[in-house]
Amino acid sequence: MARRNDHSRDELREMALSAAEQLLDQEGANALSTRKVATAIGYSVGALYLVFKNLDDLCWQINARTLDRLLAQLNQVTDSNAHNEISGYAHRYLDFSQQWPHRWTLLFEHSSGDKQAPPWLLAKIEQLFEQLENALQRIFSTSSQEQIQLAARTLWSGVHGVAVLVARDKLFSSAEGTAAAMVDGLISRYVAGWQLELDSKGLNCEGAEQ
Amino acid sequence: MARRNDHSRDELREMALSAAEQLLDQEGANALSTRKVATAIGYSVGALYLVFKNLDDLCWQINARTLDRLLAQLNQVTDSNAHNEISGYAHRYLDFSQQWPHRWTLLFEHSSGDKQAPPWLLAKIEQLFEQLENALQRIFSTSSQEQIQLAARTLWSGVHGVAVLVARDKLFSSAEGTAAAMVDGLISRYVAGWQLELDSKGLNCEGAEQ
DNA sequence: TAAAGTTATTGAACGGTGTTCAATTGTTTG
DNA sequence: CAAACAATTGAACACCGTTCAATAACTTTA
Repeated sequence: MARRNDHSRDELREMALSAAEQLLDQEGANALSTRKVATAIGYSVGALYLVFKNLDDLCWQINARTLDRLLAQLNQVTDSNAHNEISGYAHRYLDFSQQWPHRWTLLFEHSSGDKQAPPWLLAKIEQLFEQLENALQRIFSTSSQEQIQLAARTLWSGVHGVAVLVARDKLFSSAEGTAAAMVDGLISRYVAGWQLELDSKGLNCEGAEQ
Repeated sequence: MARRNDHSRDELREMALSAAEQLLDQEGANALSTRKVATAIGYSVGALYLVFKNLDDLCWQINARTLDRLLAQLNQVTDSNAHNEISGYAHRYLDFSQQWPHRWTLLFEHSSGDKQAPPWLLAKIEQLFEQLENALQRIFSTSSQEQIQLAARTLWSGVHGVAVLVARDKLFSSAEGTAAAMVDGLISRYVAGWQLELDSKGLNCEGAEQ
C-alpha cells in the first residue's frame, strides 16, 4: 500500500473528524476508537497519528467543531428585548444538547486524565459568556461588571445543569416540555428577583414590570 | 494459593470497594481498573467477579456509598427557616462536590454504555428531591405540587450546574467564594422572583420581604 | 487416617484498547 | 535507471474487561 497524495493532510484530518463524529453520534463516546476511525476512512491506525497528537487531541478537535456549531446556533438569536434574547440563548442551548447529545456530552465531560481543556477552547466558551453578559448589561445597566459576570455564570450554570439532568434522564416523571418550563422559570424568576433586589435598594414599593 | 475463608464474601466486597474508592480519589475515574483493585486487596482479578457483576457494578456500588454520604451530609442541615434550609442544602452539596470531586463526578457522569442507573440509586436521588420540595412547600404553601416539584428540580439543576462548572474549572477568573456567591444569588433571586410572581397575581404593590 | 467430594480461588487466554516506530512502498530527483 | 525522499503501514507493546478450565485447600465420608 502506502498510497501517496491520495488525500492531503487537511483532507485526511477532515475525513477523520467526520468519521469520528458519525461514530460518536451513533454509538456514543465510549465507542470512539482510533482503530474504528482509521478503518472508517480506509487508512491505518498510524496515519491518524500524523494528523492528531493522540485520541485526546482528536476529541478536542471534535469539541472545537461542536462549540462552533453551538455558537452559530446561539448567534441566530436576535431579539431587541434583552430578556427574550437570554431566553432564546437558553432554549437553543437546551435544543442543541438534545439534538446532539453525544457531541454535547463529549464537549462538557471529556477530561483527558487531569489536563485542562486547550486555551483556544476556553476562549470560545468565554465568547459565549460575553454574549450573555451583553444582554444582562442592557437590563441591569446600573450593576457593576462583576455583578453582571457573576449573574451570567450563574444563569449559564443553571441552564447547563438542566441540560445535564435532561441528558442523563434524571428529571423523573418529565412530561414533554418540562425542561423548557424549568429554563423559563429559572430565567424569569432570577431576573425578577434581581430587579426586586435593586429596586428595594432604591425606592420602596415600585411595581416591577413582568 | 487459593486461600479459603481468609475473608468472607462481604469482607472481600468491603475491601474491594475501599480500595477502589482510594484509587478513585487519588487517580480519578479513568485510573479505576479491575486489575489495580485486585492487586490492591491481594486477590486475583477473577475474585472480583465473584463479588461484582462487572466493573460497572463496582462503580454503581461506589456510587451508592457516595450518595449515602452525600445524603448524610445534607441531613445535617436543620434550620427552621425554609430559605436557610434550602441554602444549607445547596452549600453542602457544593462542598461535597469539592471535597470528593472524583467520587461526585463518578456519581453523576458514570453512564455504562447506554444503560440507566439502577432503580435503587434513582430512589435515593428522589429522596434528595423530596427534602427540597418539603422546604419549598413551607415557603410556597399555596402553590401546586407540580409547581413545587418543578421548582425543586430547577433549583437543584442550578446548583448542580454550578458544581459541574466548578469541578471542571470552567468558571474562569474565579476568586475563592465565587461558587458560593453564585449559589446564594441563584436561590435568593429565584425565590424572590417566584414570590413576586405570586404577589402580582393577588394584590398589587405589596413589599416582598427579604 | 486416607480417599473422595466440594468449593474458593486462580491466572492464562481472548479480544479489545492507545501508541510507537522500523520497515516498506510510491514518488521524485539527479 | 538508480538513488533519495517522504508517505504510509502494521506488527509490537503494554494496558484493559471478562471468562472459565484448572487447581489448591478445606470438609466429609469410609
